[in-house]
Amino acid sequence: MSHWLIKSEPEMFGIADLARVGREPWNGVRNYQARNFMWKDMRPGELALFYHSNAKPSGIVGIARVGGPPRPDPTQFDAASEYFDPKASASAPRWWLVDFEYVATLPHMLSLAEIKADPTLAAMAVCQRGSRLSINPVSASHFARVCQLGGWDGAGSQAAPPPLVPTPYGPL
DNA sequence: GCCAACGTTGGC
DNA sequence: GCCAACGTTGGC
Repeated sequence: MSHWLIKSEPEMFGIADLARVGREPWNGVRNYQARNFMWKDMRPGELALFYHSNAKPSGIVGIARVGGPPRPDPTQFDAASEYFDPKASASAPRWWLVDFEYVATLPHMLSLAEIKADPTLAAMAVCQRGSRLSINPVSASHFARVCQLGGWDGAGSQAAPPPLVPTPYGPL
């Protein structure tokens, strides 16, 4: 099981929005490294830290779960979308997404300052200077420490991940 | 609003 | 393939 961190601006789509809708396609990611994490590395059932960027304060606010296998981001085909990509086609999608499901809101959000102040978390990519990647892998120990400091003890009670479902787009 | 860091684009 | 220019991210 891998662990992840996903960033979102709360004014665009925050943890409260995920809690309200329950499940959200993570569209609009237009960075190849972040895409590759969703396309090739994430597995349904894996957990992600939900990070608010450009927020007051920025920090980790909740937990989400990978809700299914990757699929082409439909917004790349939509000429009316701000995420439209004229170089993408249905036969050769360029951008992929997974859905994320709401799991929890941390009882205590971890501000960036708190993350940096914790010796065991200071190495996390999200608090390195100039870190812009919107999806990051997170070590199991960092994940557990964030949950501990955030006052969330539900990691052990998560259901086992569902079996992988083949997609029409080839091996994951 | 400022600016550092980073990724992408495009000329050559 | 190099690299300068440009656009974007995101903390402060």
